[in-house]
Amino acid sequence: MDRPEQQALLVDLNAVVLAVTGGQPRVLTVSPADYPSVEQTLRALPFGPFDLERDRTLERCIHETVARQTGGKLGFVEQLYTFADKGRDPREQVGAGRVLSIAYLALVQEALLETADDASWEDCYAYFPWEDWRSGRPALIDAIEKSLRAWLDALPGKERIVQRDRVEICFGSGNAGWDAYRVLDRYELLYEAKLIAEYWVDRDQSPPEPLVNELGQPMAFDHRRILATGLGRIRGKLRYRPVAFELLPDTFTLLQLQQVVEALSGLTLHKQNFRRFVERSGLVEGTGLREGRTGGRPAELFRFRRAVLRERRAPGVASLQPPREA
Amino acid sequence: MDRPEQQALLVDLNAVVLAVTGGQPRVLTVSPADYPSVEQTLRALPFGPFDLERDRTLERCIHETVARQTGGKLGFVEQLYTFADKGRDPREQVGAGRVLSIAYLALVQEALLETADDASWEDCYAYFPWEDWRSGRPALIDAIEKSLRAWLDALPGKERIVQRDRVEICFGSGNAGWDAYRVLDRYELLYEAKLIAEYWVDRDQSPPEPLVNELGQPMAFDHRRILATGLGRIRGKLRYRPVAFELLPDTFTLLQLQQVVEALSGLTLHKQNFRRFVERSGLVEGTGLREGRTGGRPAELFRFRRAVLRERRAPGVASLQPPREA
DNA sequence: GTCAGTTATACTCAATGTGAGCACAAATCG
DNA sequence: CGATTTGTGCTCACATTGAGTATAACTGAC
Repeated sequence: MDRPEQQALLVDLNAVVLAVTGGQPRVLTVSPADYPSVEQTLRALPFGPFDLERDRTLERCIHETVARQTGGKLGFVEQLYTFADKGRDPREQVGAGRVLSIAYLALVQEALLETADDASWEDCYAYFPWEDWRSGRPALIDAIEKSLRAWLDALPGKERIVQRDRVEICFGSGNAGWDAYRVLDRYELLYEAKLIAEYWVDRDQSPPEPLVNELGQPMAFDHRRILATGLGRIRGKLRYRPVAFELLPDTFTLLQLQQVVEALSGLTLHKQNFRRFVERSGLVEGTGLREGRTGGRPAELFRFRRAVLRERRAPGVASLQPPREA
Repeated sequence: MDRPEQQALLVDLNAVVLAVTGGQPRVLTVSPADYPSVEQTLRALPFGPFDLERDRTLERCIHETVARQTGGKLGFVEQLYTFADKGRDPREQVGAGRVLSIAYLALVQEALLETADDASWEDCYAYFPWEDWRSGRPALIDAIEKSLRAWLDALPGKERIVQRDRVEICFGSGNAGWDAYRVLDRYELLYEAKLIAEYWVDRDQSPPEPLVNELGQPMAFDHRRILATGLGRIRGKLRYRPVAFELLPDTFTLLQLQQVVEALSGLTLHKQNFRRFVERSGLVEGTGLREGRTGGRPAELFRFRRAVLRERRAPGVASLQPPREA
């Protein structure tokens, strides 16, 4: 039971707080003010220390951390991942020792969270423009694939085979097509292929390729990686758990529900089939009330049907297909 | 950027190492030797300190930790969950401060791991007898449901409604039936209902209900909870990732593959349909070779088809149905 | 008030996937 | 040899899904 001397170790919590407003997926960000060697124009995810005195549990801590920065209450909360790689936090370089961050995912209705001065809601896809396929395959993907091919060609033979498979799986150039769920895989691939701005920031260099500047807004620290983890998780969860309802008010139209799913998954869905699925699955029940301001025929207001949890094994939007080629 | 004084904090890694042999799911365990106030007959999951000097990454650490206890190499490895609740580790009571554990899941072919003196492979279902439905609905479930009903009846009205739903969802008494994936939900429910031995150990009491002794072997610390997390994760993963192959040798018969899936999921599958699915999905390819010692007609040997990763979005055993009532 | 525009909702059809079972094939064991 | 065991091919009914057509119910312009 010998244990090495504990060196300096900081434990932080990070929150990926997601909402959907105006059909757009948003993430709560703060300013990384006063942190060493961090570009002050960058945004960061809400974060704070895990306080051993105050926080009996991690969940408690994440609620407090977010509350301190927004004053609001979180709905759905779930642990995402723990990050501990050496060198992942610039504080390590100024002698703070090692920084370990435990990331959480939280879903809220944006309306319910007031934001403090330095907090703001940002469009998720500003950080991952290649992840938004709602208007068809983003043109950006062509440039990415071209650049990845160049990267592959420069690799030694054996490695090239492995990485080519990876590229095909991540970007769906094979028959499998686009898998919305693989957000993190794609981010990490692009990072390794030196196409992500943070790759160059981490090395105190400036990117040689102009494409890097097109591949989304960078974030402070490794927070873009954490956000990618969160977005991937919610996309996966959508398939088998009724998480979309966490982002909606009590009653909503089927179009609103569909738009939440589309915003998160980055895909467009066939409207009639979505409706058929969601009604037959028992996920919702009509209220009889109608929503006026739709611009056309008024839509019925629905509410989430809790009983579905007892009736279906994996209640979610099982099949998330990418849109057909236009 | 003020940060409270860091109190004593230990960071451990835990490994849930799973294998399947003889159609049984096994978990690698060690003896929790020399730990304070831990019954020495109990088994624990392999664990060790996260060493800030030695371990640049958590993955590195988990490989080293397991290697130290077995000498073998891990195949598939994935982070599970980070546990940090106050009071979860008895070392806290002897002044060690707070213990934070990062748990990993690893899959291996049992043959590939030699075990050291105090390590051993145990049957997973020895810890969760209610999770094994391969011979139909375990009779134990009746006793569990009876006991849970008694627990529900003792709850105050409002709470009772909430918990009754939870019981129904966990144990499939509603229409949804049994969801193999909810291993952790069930463990936590049973714990809260005071039916898990660890509940009483944690409180230095002895269980009033004899049923507690039927509900599986207890483990040291909160390791049974961690194992439940791991088993749930692998059951979920089975549906959309080809993880079963991590537990098999390079070539295998379809029956072996089916038995791995059955062992992990705790369900029995229709043989012909399983075969149809697995062949048509492109998950495997025949080798032309035959396996002799089957006891009947020799079976063809198959191998995993890597190309499936490029061809299918979520290659796994999508539909895991519980067996029909016999 | 009519008509174009817009959104909601109902229904059809073909293709595919899934649960369940029957039947036959190819080995082993006495 | 026949009984037993395991593997493999096939069928059938049924549910689910992708895609499209058609109709309903509102708004605002004129």
